[in-house]
Amino acid sequence: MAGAPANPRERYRQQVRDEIKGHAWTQIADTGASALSLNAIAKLMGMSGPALYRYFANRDELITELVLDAYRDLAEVTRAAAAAAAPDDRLGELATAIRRWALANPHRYLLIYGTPVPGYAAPPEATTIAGSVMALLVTAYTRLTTHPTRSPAQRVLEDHLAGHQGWAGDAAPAVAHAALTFWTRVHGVLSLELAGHFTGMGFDPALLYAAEVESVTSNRRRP
Amino acid sequence: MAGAPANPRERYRQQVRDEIKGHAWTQIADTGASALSLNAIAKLMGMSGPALYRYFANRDELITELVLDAYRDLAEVTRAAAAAAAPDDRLGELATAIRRWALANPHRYLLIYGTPVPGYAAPPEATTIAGSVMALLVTAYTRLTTHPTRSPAQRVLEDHLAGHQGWAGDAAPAVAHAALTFWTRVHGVLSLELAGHFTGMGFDPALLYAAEVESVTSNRRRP
DNA sequence: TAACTGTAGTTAGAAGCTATAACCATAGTA
DNA sequence: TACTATGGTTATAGCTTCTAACTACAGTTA
Repeated sequence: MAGAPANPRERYRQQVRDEIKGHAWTQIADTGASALSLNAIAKLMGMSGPALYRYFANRDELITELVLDAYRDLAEVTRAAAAAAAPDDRLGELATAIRRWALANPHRYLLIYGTPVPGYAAPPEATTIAGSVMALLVTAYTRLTTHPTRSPAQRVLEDHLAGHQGWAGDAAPAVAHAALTFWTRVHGVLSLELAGHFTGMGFDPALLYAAEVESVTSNRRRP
Repeated sequence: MAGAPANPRERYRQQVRDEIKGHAWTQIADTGASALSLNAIAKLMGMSGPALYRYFANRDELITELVLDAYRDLAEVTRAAAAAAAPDDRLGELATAIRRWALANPHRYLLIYGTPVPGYAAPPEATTIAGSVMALLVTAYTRLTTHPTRSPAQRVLEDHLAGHQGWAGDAAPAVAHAALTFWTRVHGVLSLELAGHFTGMGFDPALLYAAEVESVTSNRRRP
């Protein structure tokens, strides 16, 4: 998970930290992040309560570590998907990779993009990693000219973006807009699906997702 | 908040319940729903711990009540917005009303649409109210014929919806699709904005919201 | 090889939480 | 005026996070 073990002491420490995280994930999976109990994890590992504080200063630090791991995992999955896809299919492949990951790791996804724990501030590294995912989208869109007929609100937004898109580098405002829209539409479907708001409605969320993804990848042509 | 006071006992009970809920909201606002403490609320009200259990059977019941109130509030706001708007502006007015409400009551919004509290199941009444909001969208769209050129994925989705849209009654599948999309796109922007994922990116979320709303209200014509 | 030191673990305990049990006083009612 | 249901109390069990003080040993160094 992390770099060189160096010392055997450090090596053991890493192993235990990873085992703790493992138990934390399985616990999050069925009790949810807010009910994560260090005590329970310790007992599962056959050691008693306060021992865990040798490895994580407090509950928040453990959660932060989990959040970072989730970010890293998502970033890696999207990076791999983008690298493996042909340039023309890249956006589609990204979309399916993201959905697959989200459905396979709902709690990871919600830990990242769900309701923020108040008082808890994501570490700067998290936003850095999140930025790398956005960068992937931006470059994927940069390979396409995005020229649907621009509606009034689109024009306003993109004119505004021209001066406010540090995160998108020097990409065209239309590209920045497209990346943003990709993100929000994908998240709109995924988060509602993961939170269970579609259950009982009877339709297949996969099809809605596909339609949304199409809406944000079509109408675009290669230069 | 609720119906007739009837007896003075019942009246007092209602008042106390409402006061508890009030404290609960302010506590949620700065400590978050998962850290809601009945004990702390009791102390704030000058009475001691277990007294609250006369008014709410347990923590979950209080949260349920808050969720229901949030749903009711949102439903009322949207209903009023729909009623006040001219038929042609109805969707736009709904969109602005929803955003205004979400920004004014971020915790209410996230309590409803955010990460579900683990073990906690929303009461059936909640889904009923949520359904009434969807119904508003469906009828708003029903007044418009929705005929953009249908892309492949749209066709697949709408053919599927034709058999799986109990929640949309006998509306045309294209209408059901439009209502769903309105919901997911609006939520996509709002939830990311409320969760703070746009902070630091520098652009104005209102403009992105406007563009998304436009995307889902344009390309449609009156019959 | 022998002594040293830092680290992983222990138990004890403070402070907080939810929730139940048993009890008391009183407000509203008959 | 007497009764009863209800709102409040304290005590307590069992859970949580987290600190303090102590022990034992692993790895390192002289």
